[in-house]
Amino acid sequence: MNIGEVSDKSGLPPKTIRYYEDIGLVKPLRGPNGYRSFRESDMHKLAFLGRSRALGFTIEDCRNLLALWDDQDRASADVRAIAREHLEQIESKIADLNSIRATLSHLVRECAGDHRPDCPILKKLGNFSK
Amino acid sequence: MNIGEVSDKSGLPPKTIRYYEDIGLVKPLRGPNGYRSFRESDMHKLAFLGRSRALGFTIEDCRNLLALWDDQDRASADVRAIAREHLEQIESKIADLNSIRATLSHLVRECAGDHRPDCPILKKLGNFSK
DNA sequence: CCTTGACCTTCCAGTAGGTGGAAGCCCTAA
DNA sequence: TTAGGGCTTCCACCTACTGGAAGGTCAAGG
Repeated sequence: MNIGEVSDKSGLPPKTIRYYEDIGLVKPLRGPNGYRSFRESDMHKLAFLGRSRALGFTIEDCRNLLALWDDQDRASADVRAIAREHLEQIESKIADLNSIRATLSHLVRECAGDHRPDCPILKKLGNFSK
Repeated sequence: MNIGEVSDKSGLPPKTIRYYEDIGLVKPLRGPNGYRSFRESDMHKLAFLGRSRALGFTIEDCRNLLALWDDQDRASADVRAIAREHLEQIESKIADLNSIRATLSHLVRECAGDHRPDCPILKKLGNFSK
């Protein structure tokens, strides 16, 4: 399989696939013309990477998950540890964003949003009237 | 005021303050020794930037907000437009993260997390059993 | 007067995870 | 044979900083 076909099937842009090869996540073969030649197993890895990245795992997490995926003797606890850690980070980020959203939506509601210069948003950001 | 004092008062690291000067957000004076010399107004700008960044506004948003802040004839509608756009992005990000969190917490609950290799998390990421 | 240490300066490089574009092969079909 | 599309590599750029090296400056203590 050439990179275009793999891109279509995996949903990853060719640039991203080349990048993943650069950083050692996949190791496709090469044809006599220098073209990358992807096996089924490469495809599966790339699809795995696409799904892991879509769940927000970092590249390093993906690398570890992929290694565990390849390891028939892995302990599921190792996988779960990575996922749980990630889940905690997601939850903490959601909390941060919720707090920002509360502040911001309050400010947007307060602001008249008309032609006049008086603006509670700027007041809040400047922390004194101006 | 030297950069250290401004850093203490604004809560921004010196590196960040220098960076903000590099990209033209603040323009402190210079003393005869080459040291940056910050006025009160620079301090206020930096504090403004700190709060805006803490609310997740991009640097470009901050630049625009700062310009509006400086403009006595601004229309509050312009400020609100920026804030509202940002709020929408925050909300969309929260929605994404909530969906990820749901998937992830489901998978973590499903996974036994013991010494055995069988793992629903990897199954899901690989999208076929292995 | 000299040293020490804290502070300041600039400049270069690196972070995450790609993306855009240029220059140049390769392959197929008309 | 020529046109097009796909493939290759390489280099630069993105956000918003951060780390570190090499070196100038300043105030205090001996």
